[in-house]
Amino acid sequence: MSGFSKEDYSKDAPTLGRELIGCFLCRRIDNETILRFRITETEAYYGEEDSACHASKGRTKRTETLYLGGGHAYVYLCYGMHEMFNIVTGPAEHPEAVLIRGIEGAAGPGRVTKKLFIDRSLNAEDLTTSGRIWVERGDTVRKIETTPRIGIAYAKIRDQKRKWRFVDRDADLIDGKARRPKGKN
DNA sequence: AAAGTGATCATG
DNA sequence: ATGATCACTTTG
Repeated sequence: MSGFSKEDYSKDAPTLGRELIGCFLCRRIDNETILRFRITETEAYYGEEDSACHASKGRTKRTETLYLGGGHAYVYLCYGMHEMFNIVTGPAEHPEAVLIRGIEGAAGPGRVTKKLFIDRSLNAEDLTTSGRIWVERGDTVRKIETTPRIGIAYAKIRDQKRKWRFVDRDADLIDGKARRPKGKN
């Protein structure tokens, strides 16, 4: 198997956000079932200096897992109903993470977790040793589009402008719907 | 366009 | 204790 190692996860979030496109997010449901989906969209959140990052206001009960170091899962509830799945990256004590926003067959971070049965019980899980959730390497050659991140109007303009969202341009159809309705490439 | 939903964090 | 805010999704 080609699971991601501690060393892989020690890279910074923007780097890993890009590398994770095309890799496989894997989830063991029970003894007979492993779900395995290609990652199509990610976003990077980088440290207390990034005003879009949850850790921008420092250590709190929620952001504690962001300080655990690369390779841990960071799962939290958004808008009272959507579980968000992130992969912590970088060295311990430096809070960075990559949000998984899309997998094949599910566009949107809330749909990703629903499809893979991910919830907060997986928060702080170690992806390098877990039998419940992990990442495997995928195809290397991919066209990757980079854009600003979504839903961070509260952040400083400087950080809103960072192109830390990564999208697999070959994954055009998600749930039968075109993701680029304007049709411009 | 706007509701729906509840944890979280800052304020008192 | 209270209130604002929110890495979203669905429905009209």
